[in-house]
Amino acid sequence: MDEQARIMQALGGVNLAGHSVQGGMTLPPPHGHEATDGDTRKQDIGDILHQIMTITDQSLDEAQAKKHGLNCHRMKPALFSVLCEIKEKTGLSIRGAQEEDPPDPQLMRLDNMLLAEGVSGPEKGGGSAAAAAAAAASGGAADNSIEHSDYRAKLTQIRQIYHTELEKYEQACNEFTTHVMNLLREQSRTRPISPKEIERMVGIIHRKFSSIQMQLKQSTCEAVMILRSRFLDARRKRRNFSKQATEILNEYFYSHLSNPYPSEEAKEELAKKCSITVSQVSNWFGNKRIRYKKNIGKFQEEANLYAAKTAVTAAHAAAAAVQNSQTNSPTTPNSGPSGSFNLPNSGDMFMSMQSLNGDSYQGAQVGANVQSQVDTLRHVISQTAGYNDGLGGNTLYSPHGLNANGGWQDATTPSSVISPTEGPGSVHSDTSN
DNA sequence: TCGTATGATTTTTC
DNA sequence: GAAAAATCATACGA
Repeated sequence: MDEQARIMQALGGVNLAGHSVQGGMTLPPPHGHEATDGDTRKQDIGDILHQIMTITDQSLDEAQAKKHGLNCHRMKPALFSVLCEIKEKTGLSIRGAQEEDPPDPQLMRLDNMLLAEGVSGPEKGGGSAAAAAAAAASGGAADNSIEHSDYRAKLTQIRQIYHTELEKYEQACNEFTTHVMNLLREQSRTRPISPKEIERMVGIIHRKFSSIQMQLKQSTCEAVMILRSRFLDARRKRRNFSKQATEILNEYFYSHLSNPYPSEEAKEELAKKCSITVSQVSNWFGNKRIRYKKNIGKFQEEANLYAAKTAVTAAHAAAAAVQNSQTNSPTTPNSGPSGSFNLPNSGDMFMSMQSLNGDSYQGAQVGANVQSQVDTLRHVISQTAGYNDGLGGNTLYSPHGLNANGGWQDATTPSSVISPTEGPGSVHSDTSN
């Protein structure tokens, strides 16, 4: 017996011996002859299986004829269901090993990133969150609004492209799946196809498409990264601080020239006032100290200017304080809440002026300091007049804050540059150095 | 276009 | 770890 016969025997438990196979196209014997029903059925199955196994050896015409014969065979539905069952069982065993693979960590990373960047997920918020990060990183508020809107616009563009492509892929995936399912359904009329097999096929298609989707996500992530690096790389997109911010910082620097090391709280306060970050404040002071030290002469004019400004403000405040002390109780007049940092050029700021270090301008000090402030003012005004007349070389300021080694020390600071909030001997809380 | 100013980063120092 | 010093990269004005 040949291999085919043995297989058929094994499958159907049918002994084909003695059964005639005529010309490759053997129609089943007429029903209900001398053999019992069971025997006939066995023979039928054997016939069908034999035909199936030999169908590939025949020509197309022969095969077509055989196929027709098989389709018309009365045992076909029964055999069909058996084959379906066999397929299902083998399919299940194959699938058991393949399915339920854990989610791809790379895909998860990409998904998380796209969500964080505001590309996937809800339309609102994501992009603005990233833009806010950009704002903080590049340090400007209003100054960078153009860049941020640009950033947002580009991010929106990326988002749109991503979603369009994603939609296309999904559509293609669905179309292809439908097509394959239709094909399989079509084929299921001629060959046994179980629903699970269709399901498996759909799974394969989806996996293929999700790998394409992953590529799309990867490309999108790359695009977002490039965009971010372009917009957030502060070095590339360096923006000068606003004039007001620079003034505030300079004001503090020159009024604390004896020790220009703002405390953390002071930095925070300055950062808030200047609409920049604390680290930007630190950078600014670091740069300022080093550049000032390197070229004191160059900064002298600037120092004078700020000293004059400070003194004028101080005088205003002092005058107001005097008036206040006369009209009010002798206790601390108008001592504002601790920690507030008033702009030196903001009107009557001195009424509640405090140093950024938290040294509040106590009412008790007012009387003692008023005269010196007024003197300072007189001095500054006279000096500034000379400066304004273009008579350079005035010695309103000299760099007493630096020691012989080039380091900052609590040296006696010229009256013109002493912070109005403190006397010459005052001690800062930010004497970190 | 070029020199200077300036904010940020990196390296060194303490 | 913070500040100093060096350096980079960009903005800006003449």
